[in-house]
Amino acid sequence: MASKELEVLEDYITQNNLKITRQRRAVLKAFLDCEEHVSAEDLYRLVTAAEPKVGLATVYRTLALLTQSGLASELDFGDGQKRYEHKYMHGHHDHMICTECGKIIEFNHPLIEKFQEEVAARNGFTITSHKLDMFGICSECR
Amino acid sequence: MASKELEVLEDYITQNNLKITRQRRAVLKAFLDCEEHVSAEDLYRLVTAAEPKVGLATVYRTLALLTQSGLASELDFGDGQKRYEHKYMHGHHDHMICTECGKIIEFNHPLIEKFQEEVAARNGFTITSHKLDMFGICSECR
DNA sequence: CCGTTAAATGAAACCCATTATCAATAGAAC
DNA sequence: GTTCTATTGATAATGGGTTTCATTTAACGG
Ligand SMILES: [Mn+2]
Ligand SMILES: [Mn+2]
Ligand SMILES: [Zn+2]
Ligand SMILES: [Zn+2]
Repeated sequence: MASKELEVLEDYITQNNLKITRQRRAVLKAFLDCEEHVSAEDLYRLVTAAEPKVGLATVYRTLALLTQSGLASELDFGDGQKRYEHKYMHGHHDHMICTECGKIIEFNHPLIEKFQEEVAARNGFTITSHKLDMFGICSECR
Repeated sequence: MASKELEVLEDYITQNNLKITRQRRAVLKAFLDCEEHVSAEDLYRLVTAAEPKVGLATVYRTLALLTQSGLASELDFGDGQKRYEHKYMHGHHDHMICTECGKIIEFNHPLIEKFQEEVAARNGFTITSHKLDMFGICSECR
């Protein structure tokens, strides 16, 4: 309940003359309770299970807020809807996506990261963000 | 005009009981003449400059055909529209995208590719495709 | 060359995730 | 409480992409 993440959101909110609301707390709670790569619609279902009157637009707006405040990162695996994952206290990682069952495996390969910087520098390019998505078949779907 | 690519398209078309049309030839020509990472709307403008009566839907349909026949690959840099590039006789590569001017730099780093396979194998994951996008600032926009 | 047949076309309607609008509601500060 | 504004939910709008459908046209045989 009184999570460190709620503090982060409250800080962001007060620093921007926004307001803490019942709905925003509900969306944050549902987001934090869910350890998956969740879509807005997914989260809408989770939120309305606890707070039936919350609107879908509010979920979208709160997800933007969570992203801006550094609590969530926005992901796009190219399937037509964005997904969100925890960002607070979570290091960078990339994703393997099983095209059979939808399972997502996270990984981080320091050398891949290093060589990315290397090839960028070689081209005079300054990286601000990157994403590496690998699609295929997971071990359970072979 | 009588390109190897036209042969590839004609082969695909005859093998699938489809038909070569004036519009398909026009879309293919515009696509081949353009060396950029082009959106459907971009290509529509290029095509209609030469063949004003071609419809946007036909451009979309022909792009699907080019993708299926191996002449084009579909790219998604997350900006809300798909882009297409030459695939025939073009090796795999990844992209750096300048968020300032839109410039796209292609690169291929064999070790990055190798470590991707490695980390996938370590997780029992079989890669069927992958994409690595690096966003940032190019040398001319620094 | 026709005639036949099925694929292709263009215009317009539709789809669907996401965003914008707006009148009503409710935090926050005094 | 009162006031001031941000927020909300319902709904409309947006925009890239796809589907529909009546009409056109490529392909094939005769
Ligand atoms: Mn993740
Ligand atoms: Mn490319
Ligand atoms: Zn799987
Ligand atoms: Zn640039």
